Amino acid sequence: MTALAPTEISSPDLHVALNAWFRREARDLPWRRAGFGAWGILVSEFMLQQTPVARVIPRLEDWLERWPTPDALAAVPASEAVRAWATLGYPRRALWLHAAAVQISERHGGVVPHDVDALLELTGIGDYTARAVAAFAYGHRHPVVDTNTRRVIARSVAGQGEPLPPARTRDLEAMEALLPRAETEAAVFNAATMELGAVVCTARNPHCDVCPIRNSCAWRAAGYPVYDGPRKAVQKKFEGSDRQVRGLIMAELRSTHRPVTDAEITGLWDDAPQRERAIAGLLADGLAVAVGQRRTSEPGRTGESGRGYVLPD
DNA sequence: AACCCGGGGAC
DNA sequence: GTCCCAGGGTT
Repeated sequence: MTALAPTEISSPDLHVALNAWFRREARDLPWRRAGFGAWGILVSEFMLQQTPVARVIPRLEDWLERWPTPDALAAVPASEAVRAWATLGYPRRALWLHAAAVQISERHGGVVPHDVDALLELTGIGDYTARAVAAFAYGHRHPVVDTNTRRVIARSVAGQGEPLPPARTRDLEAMEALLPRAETEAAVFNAATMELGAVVCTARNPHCDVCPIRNSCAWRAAGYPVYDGPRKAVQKKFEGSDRQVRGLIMAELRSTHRPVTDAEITGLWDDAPQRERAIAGLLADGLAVAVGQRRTSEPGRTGESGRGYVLPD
């Protein structure tokens, strides 16, 4: 056997300083409380996919009070999940979380799986969320890589101001190389790296003066070189976008239990082709269901309360 | 790999 | 106005 694994050569005990800092200064977030539970952590991870912590916390607490277990959520229609999701954004996540609850209820006896592969089988759970649940809910040793992790590694290890575009295998291997052996320390290190990226090693205006690992930071050692790699595409403007139209229609669907009519949707947005794209997209995603249509008349629904669109059952 | 998908807040 | 946010699914 070789005397030293590459990880021990390239990054001597980054986790020691980072974990000590985390244990001392980590934010007191709901999902970090002792005994929060795997279901709560899974729900938090769904909500945290592209929605900031501060906006998630109140929705999460309401959600878990109402549906304290996967079985509880699985027992209600998806429409209730979509309403409770409110304006967290990307409402497909509410649909996927509901679907995951049904799958957990049916396939796993109502217990959130421990296994990364089993977690990956659940709707709406990808590489990040599967490992986050396995590590944070069950303490298993897996590399957990989110946008913060990638930025912290890019700077502290690679010496670059920003990470390259996400690349699953490379990113997981980079984190694996830094991960301490012991399960508990590994789970803390995953959380600590994310925490550092969230509060110190931020995308804009990082607080390097208070960074717990600045003495071993490759970016600092290199003199904080400006990033010169490929730039992220400029994101499309939200104002006037198809996404805004979808959002307006979803808000209308959430606001009532009766079908939203075409006339009402027309009143939400002037551009007809955009309205039609939005409706078609919502139908394709399963976020809206057409009811009372003449051609596809369902005996149970036709004539019930008019034509239009409702949230899915 | 590129694109789509909300909404809000910091700068 | 621009950028960012504990990403994932589809093509």
